[in-house]
Amino acid sequence: MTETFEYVKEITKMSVDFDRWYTDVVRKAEMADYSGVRGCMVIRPYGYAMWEAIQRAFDDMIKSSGHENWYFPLLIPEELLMKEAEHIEGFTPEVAWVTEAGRSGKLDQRLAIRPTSETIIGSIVRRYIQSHRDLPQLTNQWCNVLRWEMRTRLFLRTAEFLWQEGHTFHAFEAEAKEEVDRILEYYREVAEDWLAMPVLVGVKSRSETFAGAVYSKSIEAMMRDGLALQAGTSHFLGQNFSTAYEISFTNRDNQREFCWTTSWGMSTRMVGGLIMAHGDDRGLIVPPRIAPTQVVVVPIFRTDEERARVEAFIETWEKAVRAECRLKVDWSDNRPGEKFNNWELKGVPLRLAVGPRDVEAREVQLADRLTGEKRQVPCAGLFEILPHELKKFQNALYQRALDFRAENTFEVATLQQLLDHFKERNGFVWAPWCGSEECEARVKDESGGVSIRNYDPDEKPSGVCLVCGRPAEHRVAFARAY
RNA sequence: CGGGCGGUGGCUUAGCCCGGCAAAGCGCCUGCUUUGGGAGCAGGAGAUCGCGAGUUCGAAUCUCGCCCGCCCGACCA
Repeated sequence: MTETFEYVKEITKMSVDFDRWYTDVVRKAEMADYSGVRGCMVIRPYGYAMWEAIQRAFDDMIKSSGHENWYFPLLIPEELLMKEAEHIEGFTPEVAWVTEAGRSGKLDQRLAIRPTSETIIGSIVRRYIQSHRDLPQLTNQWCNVLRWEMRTRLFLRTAEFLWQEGHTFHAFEAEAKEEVDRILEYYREVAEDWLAMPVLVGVKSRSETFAGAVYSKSIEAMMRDGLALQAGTSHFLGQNFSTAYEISFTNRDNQREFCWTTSWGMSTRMVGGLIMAHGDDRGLIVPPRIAPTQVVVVPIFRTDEERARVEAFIETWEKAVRAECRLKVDWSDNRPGEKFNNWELKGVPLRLAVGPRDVEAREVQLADRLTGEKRQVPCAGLFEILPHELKKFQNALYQRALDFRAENTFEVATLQQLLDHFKERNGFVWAPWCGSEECEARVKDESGGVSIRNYDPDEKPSGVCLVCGRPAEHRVAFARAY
């Protein structure tokens, strides 16, 4: 891996310009592209396949806990959107409106293109809730949403993006809060166990809370430039929406009560996260559990006769391996070296090179995308070796990300120390905080954008606030964020 | 949404200042030769110069408007 520079063409090196590296990788690895409409991207098959893998993982989790998928309308009447004051105040700046349509022209009431669906889902699901026996309602939908973003970036912040939004309705406050935590745990699992991307799990500060929520929780991952990425959020909405939208039920004592509701979302941004959490100067490194292709085979031959021998040899173990992992044999006309570079750019975890020498020895050359190591392995055990290697790869990738985060995590006691730190480098910086929005805002102002990512609400620190010196309420993680 | 920069075959760019036949490398197609880390030779195709107006005998080049992208700020998953 020392000859990195030589191998890679057309990708800006990470160390030279991380943002350009990211855009280069997304486009050269054929994950996504621009569309010509500002903020709207084309997700290409290789990128979409990763999103599908993420979808499958999370969908299985929520189905196992009783959630059901619905589909709700894209267009939301203005009147409906306007009912929850804080919510609409938070979202208005980025809502796009349909104001005319068809032959009839201008609409009597303009329609919002959903930026999120609390309002319409609440107004519809309320119909199906009369008694405490109808609760909880555990709804989810996979859909697209639109938010008129000022500054966009493929996967990380696009105007239109794909996500799931879960919306649940409960009879009891405690139950709704448990739901928020259950989903947050699912997000952690998706991030850590599937994407090999370690995350901080915690509560958002007031200023970063979802518009209309009582509190929000998030998972926050560290990218390889040391910036934080909020990769999933779960909100406790209290009775804010149920009172605004009159979502109520009759309890056991025959009294009318408002529901306790939650909402939670995870988007195609997750795909951007996996790119930035694992990539290197040669391109992507895709976690095996998400990888559309886990093992790529590059056949090597000179003559037609050699080609036939190599092909016959591959066929002797191909089927058994396919039953265990996602395998692709690259029979394209390119030369081997070109294939090596191409599949490394695409981040395929394992590569098998198979040439006449290997046929003779009944073995293959196994190369590891993460370490760059190559070694010969016998073909006989491939169907066992490869799944094992993929598991090892998944763990090693996670461990590497964990180590990277540890190397880039710091602790400070004062605002000055924090400012000094961020003048030099990025990363996560833990510090005690009194809980006031003033102190939080001051850090943000003086540092030029460093914000509180989240914190563990149960941890009680002993020190004093890094800004004001009053007793600290929480130990919080500061970072620059995407 | 403000400030700065950019858009020329599929990709990366030169040409623009100083208006006069649209160029190079890579990629692509055909053939031969090659194949264990992006090969070589020969031939070939491919461009409304982001879009629209204006100035001019003549615009990739000058002027204005718009669109898209990048960077810096403010705003946000």
